[in-house]
Amino acid sequence: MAYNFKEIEKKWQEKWYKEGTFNAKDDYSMKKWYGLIEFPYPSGQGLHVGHPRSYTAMDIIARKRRMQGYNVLFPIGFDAFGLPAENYAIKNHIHPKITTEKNINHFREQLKSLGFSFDWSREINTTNPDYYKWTQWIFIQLYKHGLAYKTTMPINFCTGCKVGLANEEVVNGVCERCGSPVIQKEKSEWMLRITKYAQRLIDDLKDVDFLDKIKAQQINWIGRSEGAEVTFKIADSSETLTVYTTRPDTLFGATYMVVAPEHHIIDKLKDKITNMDEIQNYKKQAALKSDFERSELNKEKTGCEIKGLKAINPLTGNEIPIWISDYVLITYGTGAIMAVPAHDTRDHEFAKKFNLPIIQVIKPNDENIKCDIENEAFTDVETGVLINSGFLNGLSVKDAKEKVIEYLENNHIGKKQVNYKLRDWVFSRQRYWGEPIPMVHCDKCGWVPIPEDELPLKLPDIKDYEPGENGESPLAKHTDWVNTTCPHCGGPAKRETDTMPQWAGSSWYYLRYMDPHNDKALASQEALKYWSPVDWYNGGMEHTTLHLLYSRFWHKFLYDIGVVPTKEPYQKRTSHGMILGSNGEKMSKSKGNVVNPDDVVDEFGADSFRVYEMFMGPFDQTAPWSMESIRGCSKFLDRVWNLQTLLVEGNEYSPKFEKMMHRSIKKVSSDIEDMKFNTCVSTFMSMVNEFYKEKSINKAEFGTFLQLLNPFAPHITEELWHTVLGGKEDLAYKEWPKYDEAKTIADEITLPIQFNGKLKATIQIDLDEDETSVKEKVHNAVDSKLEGKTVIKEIYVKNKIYNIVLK
RNA sequence: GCAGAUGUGGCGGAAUUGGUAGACGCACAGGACUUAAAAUCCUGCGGGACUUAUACUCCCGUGCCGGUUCGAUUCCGGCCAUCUGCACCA
Repeated sequence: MAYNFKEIEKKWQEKWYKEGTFNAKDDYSMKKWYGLIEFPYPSGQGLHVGHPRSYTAMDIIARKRRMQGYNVLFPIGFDAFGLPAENYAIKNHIHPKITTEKNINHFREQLKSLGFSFDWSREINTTNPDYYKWTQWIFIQLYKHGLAYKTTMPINFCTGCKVGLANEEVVNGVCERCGSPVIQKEKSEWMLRITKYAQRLIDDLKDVDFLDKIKAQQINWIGRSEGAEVTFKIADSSETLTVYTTRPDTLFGATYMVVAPEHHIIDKLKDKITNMDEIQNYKKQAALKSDFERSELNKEKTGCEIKGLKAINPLTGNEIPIWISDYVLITYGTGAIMAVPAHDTRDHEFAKKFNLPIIQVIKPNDENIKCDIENEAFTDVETGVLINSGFLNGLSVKDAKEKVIEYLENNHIGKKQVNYKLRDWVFSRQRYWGEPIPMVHCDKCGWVPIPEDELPLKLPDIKDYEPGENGESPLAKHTDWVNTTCPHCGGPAKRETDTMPQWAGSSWYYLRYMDPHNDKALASQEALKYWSPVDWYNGGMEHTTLHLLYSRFWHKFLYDIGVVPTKEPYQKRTSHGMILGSNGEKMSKSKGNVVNPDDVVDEFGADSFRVYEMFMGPFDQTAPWSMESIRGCSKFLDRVWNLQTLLVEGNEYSPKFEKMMHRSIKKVSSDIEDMKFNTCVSTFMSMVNEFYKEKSINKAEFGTFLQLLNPFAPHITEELWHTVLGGKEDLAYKEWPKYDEAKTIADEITLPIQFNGKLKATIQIDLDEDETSVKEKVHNAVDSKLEGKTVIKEIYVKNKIYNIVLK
């Protein structure tokens, strides 16, 4: 008999969300647990089957924590600013506010239909002025502390969205959102000085419990390197050229220099340069290429010598040529390098192509190590010894680095320097559907933040959402909004028309959940102290270098100015694997392999859906969707429902199930903590199989079973608990079952007997049975097979295995 | 190129302080129930050899090659393949 999931699930959902069963308590004397999922962007397509994988996982942990007596905060909200709503508005002339609201309503219904134990009383929405008031407030604080600044710089510009992008948003040279090519464009942009926090963003990872791969990716992205800055004089000129190098030890081998095509030295010394036409031509060609094309063409190096200029190697005093080439990036280091072709692969390639001198300054300390400078750069720093290097000769690479830096510093021609790949965060978007940047430009006073008591600066209602011709914000056309007075001097001034990127609202949302209706502060100090930090945050790997880094940065800033009580926002971070289509490819409309969660819930119910998403495979790995497999989970829940037909009296575990019950509690309890949800589900299935095999289950066994299953399948278990077992309290708040370690251990063991490590037989022995007795049993069992063979030795690992070594 | 991950039946996967490989589920096959089908329940299910057949027994088997060990999916060395992220970062 199948149970009526439609009726049962609806009944419980209505009760839960009406009564606020899962809402966090205001009792700050309780021990707390704060679980967080990445709030969704409410797209027009509705919920993706990928969302519930993460949500179900955290819901299971949240539900378990409630049963363990924690005051649980498990909130939900919507990250609703962003391009799709705006692009939809451009196409269909419907205000993004309207589509966003509609989409949120749809999402809310979908999320509720899955029975997540969210605290809906704390729902937030980043597009709500009551919310973005505080996003703007944080921006103003950043500005006041010198961490927000406006600058003109070449930015990644998406030719499709007509908008500047952060490096993080450019994927393979195309826009992460729309896939259009990205080009370099000079633009005046608001920037956030995330680089100031680079070192702390690395260092503080040691205090948090993030998956190693997440830490590795963040560290890699920040890209710290240690080296030195060295200043080269330019011959017959007062100008100098400063380079950054991680290999100052190879300075004697620097035989030429290379600067980026955009380097200012070219303009400064243009009078001395004799081949300016050629240089201009090269510059022009480099500018036409996007970063992507520049790196795609990395097989063949291009370049052009700057004739008329020579640099002087500060250690050898030799004059060396200066080249420009686009393999040197203006955005990293100083935009100029010293080239040591003998010991750098790229320099070697370049030197070979343009026939530049190669001087070896390091040789391997072991003759067996291959080193052929003419054909390949020697880059092994571990085994290198300095040669041809004056006062550095004979030193190891490590010692030579130290000594040369000391020399540079003493002679004021260089210094130790740490560099990061991390760039400052481009924070402006020339779009409509985002938080207005609360700044005013006055010809007299420059940039002035609007007074905090005027926040929120509301996004004006407009009808034409298209960006302007030059990629200007649509807001720029609305002069009555743009024109204002300067908060500082009262004179005429203009508002900033750029808006914030989508990452703004999501950089601090976890704080707002702690106190979502506060109109005096982003959250009260009491709430922040009690709920911080987020105990467990699960989300996608794709957000590791974007959202996760940005929000850590904002949090650290807020910590520095005394707004939040912890250094880090998230104590623990895990990630889930993607759900693929049944053909093993990423789900997409064009491939026709998209599964709509509504259809699944309609056909199988929320509990089956949840159980299947947890059963489909290891939580952190990708897994293909299978409609056949979900049927198996649905069948399992039918069998759970029909356990009531096997119900017998008994308020304690019966002897035949006692061991299984204790073991299952132990396994499920620890597997949930390890996010091994798939093996939890197979444990449940095995338990049910046992009950059917014995055709019996008593009240104690059924109660425990339902409780273990409740976080996974909350509706059916709550229903059975109340209607069949007559439970009074909600299962959701009943104390999590305990197990007795002693009762998980078998008193009888099936002992495998091996010959040379290969299984030959098994025997039954008692736990901790005397070895001589075991040996006797073993020989009774296998002596017939030992005839004609020589026993060399016998190994007995207590209670584990008996191996006989034969010749 | 660099970093990380993964590789086990027809399929999703399980098993690690080294100790019975394939739990659990799907698919498939057979049986029970049914007028019949669906649903449900029961049984079987890595490959091969021996055997009329069953049982028994034996051999092979966790990407490939080698090592350590009484014993390796698990540890070590070397490859191969796939996926993800980064990519001329000086």
